[in-house]
This record gives sequence, C-alpha cells and structure tokens, in this order.
Amino acid sequence: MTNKEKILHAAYTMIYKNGYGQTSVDEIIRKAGVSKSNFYYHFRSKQLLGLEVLEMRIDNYISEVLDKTLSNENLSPLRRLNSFYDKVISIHENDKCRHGCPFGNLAIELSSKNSSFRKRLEQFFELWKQKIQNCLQEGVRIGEFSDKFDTAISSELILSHLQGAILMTKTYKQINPLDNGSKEIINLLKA
Amino acid sequence: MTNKEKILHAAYTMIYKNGYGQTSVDEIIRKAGVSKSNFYYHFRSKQLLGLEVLEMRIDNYISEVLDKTLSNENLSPLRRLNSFYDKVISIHENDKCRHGCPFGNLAIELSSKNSSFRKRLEQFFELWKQKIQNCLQEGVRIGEFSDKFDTAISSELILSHLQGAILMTKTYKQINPLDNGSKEIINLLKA
DNA sequence: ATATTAGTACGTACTAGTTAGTCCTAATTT
DNA sequence: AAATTAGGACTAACTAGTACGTACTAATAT
Repeated sequence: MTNKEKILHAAYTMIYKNGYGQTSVDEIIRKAGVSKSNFYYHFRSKQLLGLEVLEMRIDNYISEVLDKTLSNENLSPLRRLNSFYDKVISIHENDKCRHGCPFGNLAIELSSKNSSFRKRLEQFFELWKQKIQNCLQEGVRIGEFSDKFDTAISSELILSHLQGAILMTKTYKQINPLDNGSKEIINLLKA
Repeated sequence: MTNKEKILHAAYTMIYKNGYGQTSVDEIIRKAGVSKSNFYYHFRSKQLLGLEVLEMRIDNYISEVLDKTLSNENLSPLRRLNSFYDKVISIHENDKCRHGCPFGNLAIELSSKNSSFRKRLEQFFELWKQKIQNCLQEGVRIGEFSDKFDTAISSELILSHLQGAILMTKTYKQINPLDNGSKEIINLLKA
C-alpha cells in the first residue's frame, strides 16, 4: 500500500467515527504511519483530503450497497427495497449502532460551513433518491407497489426517514427505529 | 443579565450554529464579555456548560413548540399535528435552512463519544415521541386519524422522518423535503 | 558510457496560533 | 463575611500548515 493509500485509509475510518472537525491531520498521519510533509505532498489541504475520502465513501456505497440492492435488476422491486433495508440494518447492527450514516454525519457537521462538502452530499442524495424512485416506479408498473403514491414524494420521504432513523439508532443504540420504520414503510407501499 | 446568563446565552446560539466541538470556551467568553476565571467560577467544565445549554434548549422547545402545538388541547389532534409541522417549517424557513435541528445535530456529533449528552437526548426524544403518540391516539379515538396504524410505530416513524427531513433541508438549503414529507404523512394518517 | 536534469516520494524540524483548564491576586458587590 | 467579578500569567497538549533537505528513478544530453 502506498503512503497516499495509507493516509486515505486511515482518514476514511477516522472521519467516519469522529467527524471531520474532530479528526486532526496529526492523528491521521500517526495512524497512517507517514510524515506530515508526506501528507502535504499528497494532499494540498485537509479539506481536499476530506473531499477525496467522501468520494471514496460514495463510490463504495454505490457499488457495495446501492448497486447490489436498490438497483439490482436480478431482484423484483419489492425485493430490492427489502434487501436495501436488510443491508443497511446489518451494517448498523455490525457497528453496534455507534456511528450513524457517514453521509448524514457529514451533512449535519459541514453543510452550513463548507459548500464543497454540502454540494457533493446534495448531489449524492439526489442520486440515491433517484435510485429509490426508479425502484418504486418499476414496482408500481408491475403491480408490486400501490399506485396511489407519487413516487417522487415517496422516494424523498423514504430517504429522509432513513437518515432520521439512522440518527435515532445512534442515539438509542438500538436498531429498532430503523427496523420498525422500514417495515412500516414497506407495508404502506405494497399494493 | 448576570454573567452566568451571559455565558449561557452566548453558548446557546454558538453551540447550535457551530456544533459543540467547534465552539471554544475562549470564543464563548469573548462573545459573553466575561473573564475566563469567571467562566470557570460558574461552570466546572465545558461539558457541564454544554449540558446546561442542552437543558435550556429542551425546556424552550417543550414550552415554545411542543406545548403550543402537539400538546395543545385547544386544537383537534389533526390541527395539533398540522400546527406542529407549520411551526417547525417556519423555524427552519426563518433560519434559511442553515442550522438544522439542535437536538439532531448534537445527537450526531456526540452520541458516540459522550454518554451524558446521548442519554439526555434519548430521554428527550422519548418524550417527544410520546407527545406525538398521544396526539395520534386521541386522533384515532375521535376518528380524525385512521385506526389502521399502530400509534407507537407511527409516532416513531414521524419523529425519525422529521429528523431526517430537517437534515435534508440543511443539505439542500430548501424547505421542500420537510414540507412535502409532512404533507404526505398527514395525508396517510387521515381517516 | 556518463553527466545532467526533472519528477516523485519521503523525513525531521519547525512556525504561529489555539485548546481546555489552572492558579493566584485583588477588587467589588450583596 | 460571603459571593461574585476581573485580570493575567501560565501549562501542556494540540492545530493546520511550511521550510528545507534527501533519496530514488527515468529520461535526456554530452
């Protein structure tokens, strides 16, 4: 692993666990085992590292979560949505509900102070919502989901609820808010 | 205003706008116009100040928002819920969707690192959820809300959605996620 | 073949400022 | 007499970022 990869890898987990502001460059280089000058050789600033780490998070989430569940054309739309919730629940159970959503965390911490992070997160949330909506639309088309809801509104509501439910699991240290809420939403959507 | 009140007042807005970790004691005393020794005369630590500020936030939210809307017995349950959403929307519109929910922000920032904040927030979320549930139950009883939903699950879902929707308004800098989502939820609940 | 050059990757040591919190003295209010 | 205030020097650790120099590789020029 190159030093740049070591830095990215260390920052990837530290920023998730402790937030961006509470992760110092000194801690990152200590954990990565590289010198400070090497850090600034590879990254012009802490912020540019943070944005690269966010990019990695997004790429990873799309390929490991969204593409395998919500956008998985081998599954029926209902199964896609179920497998999406199952995947998210298992992620947070494995984490003991400690750290919340990497995107929601950054959105709350940085949206009001840093427009680079804010814009990238907004863009990703749009993509995420679109993937939910595509799933809903196909589900309505084949009669798996009720047609009495507007899929644009429903997908926005599903994503908002997901973010809030993950926030609640982190506060309660229990998976219940996400587990109960997702089951209720799926029941509502069914035809 | 006493010096203690000045400190609390300064910290009240600064912690909300910038987060707990990004608000320094030095900034607080500068804004409050008091000496550092006076700060430590009134508060044994930054954390204890933070917890007092959280207590003020909770008291204020209960009396200014929850008691006037969700728990307002002068209104029908449906009107209570509508006025609650109206109030929350107006708060975030007035804030230009910049700073999010003071409780959700702290929950995300501190739940995994500080159990004092986490426990207090959990306790308050429980109260909040209970007030939503009481409203739903009475609405079901008088036939204003459908009886086909479990009020315990619905109230949890409403609170989770609210937290997530406020997070989205902060990311998008638009009130739409909260506005559309709340309308959809109320439509669903109606008998 | 050999010297020069450029680019990449790295390390030690450092700056200038900030962090939460302490300690002590002295004045002022109640 | 007791509670509250200010001032200020101080600590020890931490903050993002910089200065300066070294080692290696690969292409190029002599």
